[in-house]
Amino acid sequence: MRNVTTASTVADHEVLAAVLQVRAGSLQVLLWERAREPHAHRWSLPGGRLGATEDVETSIRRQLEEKVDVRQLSHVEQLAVFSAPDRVPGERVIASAFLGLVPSDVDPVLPSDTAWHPVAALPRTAFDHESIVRRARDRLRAKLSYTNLGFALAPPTFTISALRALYSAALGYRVSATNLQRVLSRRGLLEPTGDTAPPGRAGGRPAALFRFTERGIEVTDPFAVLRPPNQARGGAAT
Amino acid sequence: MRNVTTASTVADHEVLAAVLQVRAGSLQVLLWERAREPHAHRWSLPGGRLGATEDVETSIRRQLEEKVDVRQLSHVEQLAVFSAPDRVPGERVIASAFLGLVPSDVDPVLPSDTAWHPVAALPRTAFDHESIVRRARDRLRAKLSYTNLGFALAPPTFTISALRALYSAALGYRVSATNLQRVLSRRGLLEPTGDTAPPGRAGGRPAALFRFTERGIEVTDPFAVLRPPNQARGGAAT
DNA sequence: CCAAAAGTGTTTAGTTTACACCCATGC
DNA sequence: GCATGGGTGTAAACTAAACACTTTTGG
Repeated sequence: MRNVTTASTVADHEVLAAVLQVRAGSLQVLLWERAREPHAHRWSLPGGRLGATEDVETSIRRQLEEKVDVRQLSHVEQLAVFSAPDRVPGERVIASAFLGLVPSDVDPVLPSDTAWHPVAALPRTAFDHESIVRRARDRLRAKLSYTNLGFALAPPTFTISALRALYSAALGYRVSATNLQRVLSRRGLLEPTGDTAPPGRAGGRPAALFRFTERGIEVTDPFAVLRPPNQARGGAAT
Repeated sequence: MRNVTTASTVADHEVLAAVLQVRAGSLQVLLWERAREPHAHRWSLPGGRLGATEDVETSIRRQLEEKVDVRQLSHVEQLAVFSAPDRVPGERVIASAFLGLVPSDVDPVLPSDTAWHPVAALPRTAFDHESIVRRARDRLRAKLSYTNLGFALAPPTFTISALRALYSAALGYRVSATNLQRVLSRRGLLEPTGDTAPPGRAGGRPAALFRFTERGIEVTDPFAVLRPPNQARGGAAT
């Protein structure tokens, strides 16, 4: 049964990342412009060939070092494998696609061929990279709702209205600052630093500064329904 | 830091599936016993080498035909890439792992080296296959809560108490038939067939038969929180 | 008539949205 | 004082869990 009739495939494997950040009020993705064929002058996701001694996550982190300091990457996770035989011209290349997130307060120095582009208005992209970007955006939107992933978009400390702007940009619709604060506070994700931010020129009450209590991703709303009986909100049973 | 052998890695690529089914009241996974080294006599996930002309999903469906008739597979989805350089001995092999589901009413004819095993009491497994099974189980549990994925575990028609048993086995804790029916009905996932199932020897009211209204997976509870304003439960904005 | 199983009614609890209102600051 | 933005109080809507009770069958 191990006798696969099709010739055993030995394929190149690349890793690609859709690195997302909220910049200038919109969700943007890091792309580089291809200089050479195929797909010259189209925009492409950063990444490259998988090395012989590394797994895919190690590889994408290594390769992103050229673009974004690894310490600036607040979150990295696998999205999916893209494996259509003709997804790139020439020799077959299978891609492991990742979502990467960068907090809104960092502004990495970029190579000259690299730039941020709004996810809602992508330039002409190479290969299947546009669908990878959409997948990354959708994954981010979903996880903002049921995990603490907001920490990966936000600076170390922030006001609620700044956080509201980040969530609004990522989700694509207005989020109420009032309710955002309550939902995140109820779940124990936010804590006040005790400091306040000075008001703008127009005045206004100084905003309290907050931080996320956890720095790593956690599922905060595990069972919307069908949760185990007689428990407030337990994790999955063994 | 750039000393990684970036000699473009050409690696074998395999596809593996954790095929799950509720059998005899427990969630079970389809495994085959390895006859040869490495890891002889350990139990392994079905799958094999990716073919040259197919993508990973086509490949896993093709390879599962040997074990389970494809028409009996009610759902297939990607889990993740497993790519640790030493995950299998010898030449490097990268694996794309899948979750497969089989309705509880089918009982495929299996090769002699293949058998179902309870996910909660796995035999000694080969390579990293145990962690793939756990990933599959966790994915199923999560999606039972916020999608209509129950359709993939259930026969074409079923009683509520039979459905309750399926959900209980998959989730690992008691689910109330009353609330299960209400949750699924409210979401419009269930419809009565009009028929009833005869009661057992001990009597009792005959149970009404139901079916799922949709046969493909759909997200039914897209935003637990942070949903768009002024909408009952809209999908994500563009 | 009683036991058994299925299904419904209703209460209770919890969560989130919406919105009115109060607070603190600059000018 | 008043405009401006920040933050809280509170009501309303919605959802689901828990549980008592009714329905329908076999013996």
